Amino acid sequence: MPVTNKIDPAAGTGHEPRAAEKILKVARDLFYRQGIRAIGVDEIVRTAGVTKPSLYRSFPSKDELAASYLRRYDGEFWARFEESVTAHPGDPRAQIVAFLAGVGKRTQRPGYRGCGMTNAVVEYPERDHPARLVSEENKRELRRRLRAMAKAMGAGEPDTLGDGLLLLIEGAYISGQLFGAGGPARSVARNAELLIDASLATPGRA
Amino acid sequence: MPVTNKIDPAAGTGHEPRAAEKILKVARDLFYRQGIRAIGVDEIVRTAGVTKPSLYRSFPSKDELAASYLRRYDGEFWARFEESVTAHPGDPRAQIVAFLAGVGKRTQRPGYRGCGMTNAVVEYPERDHPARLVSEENKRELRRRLRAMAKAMGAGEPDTLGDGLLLLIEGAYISGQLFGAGGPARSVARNAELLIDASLATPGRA
DNA sequence: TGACAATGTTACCGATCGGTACGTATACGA
DNA sequence: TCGTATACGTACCGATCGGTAACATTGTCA
Repeated sequence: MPVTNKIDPAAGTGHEPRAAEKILKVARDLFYRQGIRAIGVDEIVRTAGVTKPSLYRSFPSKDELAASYLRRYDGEFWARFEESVTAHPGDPRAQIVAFLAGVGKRTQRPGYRGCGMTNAVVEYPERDHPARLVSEENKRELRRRLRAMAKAMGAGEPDTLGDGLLLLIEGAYISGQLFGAGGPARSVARNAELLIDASLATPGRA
Repeated sequence: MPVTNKIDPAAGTGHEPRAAEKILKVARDLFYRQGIRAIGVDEIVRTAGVTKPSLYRSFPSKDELAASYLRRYDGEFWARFEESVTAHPGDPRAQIVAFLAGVGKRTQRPGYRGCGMTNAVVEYPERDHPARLVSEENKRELRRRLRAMAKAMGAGEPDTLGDGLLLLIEGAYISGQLFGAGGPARSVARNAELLIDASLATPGRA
């Protein structure tokens, strides 16, 4: 059996190498808080208490390490999303509002740094960058789901509403790290409510 | 041929250096398209056809050059904003919708890279970074104006509406560079309309 | 013509960047 | 007990990072 999975260190063998996991954990922390470009591999290995060759045995490059960090981030994102969905079965409006309430709350926490995947897109405009690919896939799927939920709500223009909700979400990510507590992101759920109700009262157009 | 187009650099000296203007122009282009951290000073001076000492005679550091780039960006931003405002005197709703229509249109252009100031905030989370200070000031002022316009419209919750519009705007900046043409940013003006109308029909709360 | 300011030229700095060649320690099965 | 595979460390690579010293050249105006 192939002993080392270079991308996902936790896959395959029963006991995963300890170094890779430590590296990924530290990378997640530093990349998210300070940005991917701002953090060098030296700082990662130093903080993780490992050495550079250990990093490059588990990850083919810094870019791929960043992509691995974002894959983990993506998993955590969908876990939070599903939590709001399952909390309100059959009620897409409540599902979205619940999710947005959580987003709004997190944006008010000190040191909030937005969405790691959104930030990665800003940091890496190159279309084919590994980190960007992970982020784009996440956003495409989120857009798809929001539009589907808007349709299930019976919105007059479901695609418009779904996209509007996505705009509010992305706006909250950015405003949260820009303004800190007391910023516009605080009212993201309330604005979503207003937008949803307006869309439900509006007949189809276009 | 005395080029007296003085915006920012070397404001004291009466005589306008040509190198500084070339550098600032190139920096604007490269910083915006590829990100500030992604561009080195060597690439800037090479593209501008000047030398590194020329850069450091006009700008004390790369960080300050980035701040100068953003100050120019800030000026262009408010020029566009005022254009929408003066096009619809006394009609804040039309002013905002016009501005948002312009934003939505620009986000659909190929190679769109969002708002330079928003991107700088993502690239530099440090609270006291020169580039971030310029961006934060711009966003604070934008928030203030949007809230004032929401109040002038007679919204039930003017602060909520103003903040909601800011969320839509920031979301459009990000989605524009994330999805490209056909992305959610296309419908930013339409969603703003829906949100505004919903807010005008909603009495005060809180 | 002379003076001065702006720019260019060349060469350099220490630090850090992402990445690697190669030797060593340790655990395990035969 | 030995061989082997695996995980880790030491030391190093060339390139690039932001930034500077010292000096030559140019254009402008008095």
